[in-house]
Amino acid sequence: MEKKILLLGLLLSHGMHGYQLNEMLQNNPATPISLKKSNAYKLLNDMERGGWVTHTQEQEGNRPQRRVYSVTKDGEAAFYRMLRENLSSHPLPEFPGVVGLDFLYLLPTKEAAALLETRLKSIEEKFEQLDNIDIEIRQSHLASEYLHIFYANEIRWLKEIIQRLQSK
Amino acid sequence: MEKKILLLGLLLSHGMHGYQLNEMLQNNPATPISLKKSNAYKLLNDMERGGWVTHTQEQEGNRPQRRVYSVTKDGEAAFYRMLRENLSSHPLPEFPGVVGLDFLYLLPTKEAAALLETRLKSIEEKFEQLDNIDIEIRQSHLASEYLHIFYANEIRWLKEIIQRLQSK
DNA sequence: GATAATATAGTCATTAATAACTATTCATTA
DNA sequence: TAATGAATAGTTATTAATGACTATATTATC
Repeated sequence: MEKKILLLGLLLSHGMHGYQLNEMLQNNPATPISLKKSNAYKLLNDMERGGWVTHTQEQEGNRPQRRVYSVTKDGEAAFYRMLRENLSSHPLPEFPGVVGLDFLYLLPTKEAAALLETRLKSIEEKFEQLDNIDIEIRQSHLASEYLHIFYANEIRWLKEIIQRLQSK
Repeated sequence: MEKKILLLGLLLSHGMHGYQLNEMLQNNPATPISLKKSNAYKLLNDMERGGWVTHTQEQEGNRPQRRVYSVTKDGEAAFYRMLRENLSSHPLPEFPGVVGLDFLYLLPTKEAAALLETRLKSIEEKFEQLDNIDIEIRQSHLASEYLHIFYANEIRWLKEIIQRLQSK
C-alpha cells in the first residue's frame, strides 16, 4: 500500500512520466522505502486498470513517446483513504542490518569490531547525504527530517557497540 | 540473504522443526525482519537443495511426522560468510510508516495530529512488549536492545511532531 | 462425551518485486 | 565524424513472498 501512496502522492504534486518518477525514487536519499522502476510501472498499470490513474502520450522532439501519468478523482480519494490509514497505524519497519547483530557473539570480538567499523563508514556516508539536504527542505519534509535523526542515532549507537567490543 | 542468515542462525543454536521456527519468528517481538511460514519452508527447501541444511523425519506420539532441520558444514560456512557481509555492510532499512509523513501537510492539521495520536498508541504497545523482555536477555541480545532504543526514540519523536502540529 | 480451541505440519495458488534486457536519442569529446 | 556515455522509456523473465488452504492430534471446558 505504501508504494501506491508514494506514487500517487508524487503524481498529485505534478503529473509525471516514468523516467521522472524513477529518478525521484532512486536518487532521493530521503526515500523511506525501496521501489524499483519495473515495479513502479507495474503498479501504475494496476492502478490504471483500477481507474486511479490515467496517462496521455507525449512527445518531446524526436524522443520516444512517453506516458504522462496523472491521478483521477477516484485515485485521489483512494490516496487520501490510504494516507489516513498509513498515518494512524504503525506499519512495521524492517531492519535487515539488525539480523547479523544477533549473531555477532559468534565471531571473535576483534573481528566483529572491525566489521562494524566498516559498516559505520557506510552509514556515515549516508548521513552526509542527508545532512547535505538544505535545512529548509528538511524541515518542511518530514521523511527527510526523520531519516536524518534516525541515522544520527544509528551512528551514535554503533559507536557505542564498537566501544563495548573493544573494551573487552 | 538476511532471511537465510536468520534461519541458519536459529538452526545452528538448536536443530528445529518448522513449527518451532515459525513460533520464534512470529511470536518474538524482537525479530527485526518479517519472514512468514510459507517463505521459511521455501527457503529451507532451497537451502536443502543447495546442501546447506538437511532434515530427518521425527515422530512424537501419534502426531504427524515432522522434519527436524539442521545445518551442514557447507551451510555453516555459508552462514559465516553471509554474517560477515551483513555486519560489514549497511543493508537499507525500510520505513513504510514514513511514507505517509511526507504527505501529512495535505490533511487538516487537527486531523493529522489525531491520526498520529492513534499511531502513537500502537507504538507504545509495541514498546511495552520490548520493555517487558527481561533486561538480562535484552543486554545479551543486540537485536532486542536495538529495537528497544529504536522505539523509545520513535515515541519521543512522534510526540514532538504531534506537539508541533497542535501548537499551530 | 461433545465442542471448541490450539498445537502441529506443511502445500499451493497468487501476488509482489526485481534484475536483466531492448531500443532510441542526445550530448560530449577525441 | 566516430565513438562513448548518459538520458529516455519501457518490457520480460525470473525470483521472492505471502495468504489461504488442508489435515490431524491434543488439551481444555462445558
